[in-house]
Amino acid sequence: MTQPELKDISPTELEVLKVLWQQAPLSANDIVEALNQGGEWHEKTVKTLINRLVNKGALGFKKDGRAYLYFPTLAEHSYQRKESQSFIQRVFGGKLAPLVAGFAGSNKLTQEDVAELKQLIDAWEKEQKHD
Amino acid sequence: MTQPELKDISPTELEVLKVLWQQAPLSANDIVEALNQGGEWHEKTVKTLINRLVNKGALGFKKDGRAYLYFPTLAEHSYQRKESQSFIQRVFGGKLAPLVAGFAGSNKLTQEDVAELKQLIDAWEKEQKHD
DNA sequence: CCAAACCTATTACAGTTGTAATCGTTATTG
DNA sequence: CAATAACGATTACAACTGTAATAGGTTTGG
Repeated sequence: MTQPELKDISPTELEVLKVLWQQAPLSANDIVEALNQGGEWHEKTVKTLINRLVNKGALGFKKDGRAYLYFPTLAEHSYQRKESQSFIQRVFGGKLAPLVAGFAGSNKLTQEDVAELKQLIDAWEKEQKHD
Repeated sequence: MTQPELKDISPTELEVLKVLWQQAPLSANDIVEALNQGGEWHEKTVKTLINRLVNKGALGFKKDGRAYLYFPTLAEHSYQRKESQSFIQRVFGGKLAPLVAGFAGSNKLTQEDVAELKQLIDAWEKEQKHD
């Protein structure tokens, strides 16, 4: 039995989700405020996005008096995994390495990135061995 | 002076571009045919996509009698670089490693991927040294 | 208690996208 | 030559997006 098959989340909707992935549950106003540390978003716009996310099943809420407290229905990691896979599929025909190569080639790889990658590879190789 | 600032390319439009990245220039019919090795696309639909890509500036064409021969105006690598960067920015706040970690964690990393990653890292480190 | 403030829900509206059909023009075929 | 087929261009149309404004109901400040 698979999940209710969440509809696609648009880029602006994602910004709302990101806020709630950092902290939840939050009221609509909390979300508006969080988003307004930085780029400006009109309050009405944010509320529309919240509403759409609820309709798409990406947010749930509990009543708190007259207002609602919203929370995500999916974990950030799940979202990231699914999006990564579909992105890599769409743009790179499913191959991961060319993406990393692109970063390397355009000087977007930092020392830190490389260190982390090495660590991931080590972990992966260890995993393979004792499996 | 930056480029004419190409509009966004939709997922279905991308399928058309991919065909032309493999071989160009091609007639509309060649493209239709290429796309119909596999998933089915209605001829009219494909022609619409081609037209939109031309309007977006992502395709150019030369006349060949009554028909046109189309070709991409941007290289696949450029497209991939730009999309990767915006994807990683949007979904991972700009950090590459977590994407790779996600692949590793969900058993999507193949032996081959890892071999390629190691090679990329080696190359990167060599590059750093003699710079 | 009544008006003002505040919630969420509903409505708006143009641009994009997926998916085609139709139009106008040129080429082709009988 | 006349009917038809084949092209690209234009038009269609609903769903999704970005960006809000309005409506309807409740709370609260005076």
